[in-house]
Amino acid sequence: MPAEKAPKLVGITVKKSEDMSEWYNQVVLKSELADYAPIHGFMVIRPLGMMMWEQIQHYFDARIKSLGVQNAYFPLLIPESFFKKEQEHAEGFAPEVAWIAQDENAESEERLAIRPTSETMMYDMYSKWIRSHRDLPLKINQWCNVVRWEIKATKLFLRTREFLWQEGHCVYSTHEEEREDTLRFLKEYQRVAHELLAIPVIMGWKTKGERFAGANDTFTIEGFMPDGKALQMGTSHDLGQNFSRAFQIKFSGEDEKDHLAWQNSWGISTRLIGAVIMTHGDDKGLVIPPHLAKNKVVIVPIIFDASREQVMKAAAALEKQLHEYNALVDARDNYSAGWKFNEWEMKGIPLRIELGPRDVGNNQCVLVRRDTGQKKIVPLHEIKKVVDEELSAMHHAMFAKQEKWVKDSLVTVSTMKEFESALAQRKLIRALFCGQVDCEKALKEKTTATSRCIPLDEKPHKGGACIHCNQPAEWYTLFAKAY
RNA sequence: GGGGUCGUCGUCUAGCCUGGUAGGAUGGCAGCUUUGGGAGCUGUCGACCUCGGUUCAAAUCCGAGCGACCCCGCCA
Repeated sequence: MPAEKAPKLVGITVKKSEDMSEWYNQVVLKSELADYAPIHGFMVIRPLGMMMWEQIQHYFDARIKSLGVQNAYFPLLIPESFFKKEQEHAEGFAPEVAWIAQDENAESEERLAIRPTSETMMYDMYSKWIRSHRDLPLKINQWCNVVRWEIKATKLFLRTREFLWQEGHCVYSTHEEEREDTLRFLKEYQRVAHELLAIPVIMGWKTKGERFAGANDTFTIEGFMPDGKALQMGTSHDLGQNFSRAFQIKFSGEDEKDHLAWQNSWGISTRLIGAVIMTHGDDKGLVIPPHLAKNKVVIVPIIFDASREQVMKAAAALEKQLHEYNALVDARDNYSAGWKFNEWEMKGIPLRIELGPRDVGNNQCVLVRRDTGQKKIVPLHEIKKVVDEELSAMHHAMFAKQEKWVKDSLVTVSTMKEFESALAQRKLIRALFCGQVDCEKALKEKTTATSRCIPLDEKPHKGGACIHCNQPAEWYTLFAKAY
């Protein structure tokens, strides 16, 4: 094989635009975000992937605490009887619950499930804790793992049998308060997506057919991926009194009477990391959005024997100066500078600083942006200011690029023919829809598209007809193929 | 749940059809040397997914299992 044609085995060997599925797998594995665990459907999150999750945690945890939410921790196992208390919830989750096999020595006859979500365990406890309207609102969140026994299809970060998430579960004395917070937490999710992940998302509510099992309303942030598939990136559920009725979460009101409480629940998961990979990655690998990256800068010293000492000294000074960006110095002696460039690009570090003897002599360095590859010569005394500007510019450029992509992908259609043609072009489709479960099911069977949401900024459209069944339809609804 | 593709050093792969010493590249380690876009030399380490069957002999043929990937279905 001629040397110049030899595949670079260490890098990404397929183009994102040609085979996104294979590209995605390679990025996850080769950038060392995660690896397959020796159990089907399970993954190991490696340090770089965990760094991203921790960044999301740090950011979001501070936000919800400022909104009066406290963290707690509830058990991994849930008694079967708890599940059965809320019928819709039980039926909705039944197919994907993992049960613990009971041995002969089990103390109890009752089966135990590994939590697929913790409504039932948490609400059983809530029913004990809540007595008075003075106990409300109760706002509790937990960061944990859940298990949903997907039958077959799995994809690292996007669909695995176990994943990490946060689940917030709040209780209120009035529907108004509860509804207001349901939407507030949804907005916080949008904020995570926009500010941290640089991914534009559409806030909206789900049709009846796409609702969380046991909720009166489900709100979502939907992302639109580069392959034309939608990704649900977070949900916030208005549970009404469905669970408080099932679990008898009651409080004495100011009127001295008993009332059922109002509840919401909301969650985001490590799936967000999958969204970041797909949205921003390129043919060289991962691109970590600057606000999400912990190590925002890598310094690669260009080492020659004659100037080793001066260059390393300058690199150390730079590292110190860029401490708040957790700058790394790649001082490894066994790799060439070019090799390091490629590796850090694959791993998606937002900014790279090249520092060689020429630069040290001129009191400058070379700054390279991961998203554009643009190189810039920067005087050393200005580096901190320029790094700050470039990180900010990079974030905005990445967000704007995706925002344009979503905007350009959005197509409003009025006939099924247009619908199917837009779907074939992998567009995000906007159409009048009746919202009926049966109609949606039939539409899905015919086209494979699912309703994603009714955007919150849509206004009701009087006198419209459903694109599919022609029955009265008030709302423009978004459709796409989905992950 | 249905259909398909595939499991060989850490990674990519040759060998399988036609059974007979598992070869290469990349990588790891040691040393020298080099570092501004995946450098070079020398030495060295490292693999047939598991179980069973056929056979004098199995990476190769047969069966089962396990696992990965792709398409469809299912799925907050």
